[in-house]
Amino acid sequence: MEIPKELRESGLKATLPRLKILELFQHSDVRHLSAEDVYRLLMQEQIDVGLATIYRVLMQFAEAKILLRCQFEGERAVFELNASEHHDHMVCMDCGGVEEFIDRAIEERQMLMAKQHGFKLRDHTLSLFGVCKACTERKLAEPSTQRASSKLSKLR
Amino acid sequence: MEIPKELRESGLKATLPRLKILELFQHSDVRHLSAEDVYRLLMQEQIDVGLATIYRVLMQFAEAKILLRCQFEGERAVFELNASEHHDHMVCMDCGGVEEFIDRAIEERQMLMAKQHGFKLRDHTLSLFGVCKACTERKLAEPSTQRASSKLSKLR
DNA sequence: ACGATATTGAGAATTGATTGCATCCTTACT
DNA sequence: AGTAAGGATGCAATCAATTCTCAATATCGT
Repeated sequence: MEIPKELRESGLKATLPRLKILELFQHSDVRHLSAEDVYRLLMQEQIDVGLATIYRVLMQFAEAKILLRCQFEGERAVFELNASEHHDHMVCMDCGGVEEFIDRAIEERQMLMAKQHGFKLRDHTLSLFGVCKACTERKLAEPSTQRASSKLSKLR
Repeated sequence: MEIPKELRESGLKATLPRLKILELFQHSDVRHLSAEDVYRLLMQEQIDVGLATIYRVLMQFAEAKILLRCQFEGERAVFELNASEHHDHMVCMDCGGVEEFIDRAIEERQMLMAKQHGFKLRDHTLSLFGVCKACTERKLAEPSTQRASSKLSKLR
């Protein structure tokens, strides 16, 4: 059996929880998953992993740069595979979905701003909040339908 | 006695906790305060307000747009007076200090990005993480001094 | 000043996340 | 393959931040 290079390279032992969680992120069609999401999805596959282990593995994966942790305002933390290059997020306040985007111009302006303030930039997060295309269209079709998936709609 | 227009306009009754909390944000030299910060500061003034009340008032003020709530990654929520115009934040991973900045170019690119994705933009947050000028200079003077004020340094 | 209604305080409960510990498993080494 | 050593897991306990419950209290329009 092959040990995934992500685990080998980070010195983490190839245990069932780690293999399955990695697999989940690599094959799930939803890129952004919370610890609870992972727990639920593994349960559905009859893979019985404790929630504490999931939190531990997610943290280890984040430290090993296998995953990225992102936390949108008051929401619970979600993780995403660190495969693609850096990007920012658009979070739908209706369905909770997350889209990714990148804009060189914004990245450059950020560096300029930091420089102007004598601030040593190490990292940044940019999140746009609003309503995604799909939800806008859905609302036009059937008004008064609310997903109410998150705290976001209350806060903003 | 005058009732502050912020309270009158939002239909909130002028109670002692609300008056004192509003006053605190208007006069404190630190713009960004967490619920605990507010609690501690009021205690120092011998104003005995329950923590639960503080959380409630902060939430009401945020809903009334008197305050803005911001939460940087895994950190606790902080609030700031909604007096000045929109701005983004630079958060020091060393001392935990928060600076504000604004860049029209970034704002415009965000709107463009949203438009390109068919995303109805309602709000956004941009946070730069790094080391502020003061901390950089302090470190040069006396190396190996760490503030370790926040989870930020561990996460990033 | 009065009463309807909103607000408070204290503590309990919730939520998301972390930790301690006994047991189990992976891996390096024979 | 067998085995020892240290890492990893599961469970329950814990933690921190926030929210809720409810009886007591305060505010404001009349």
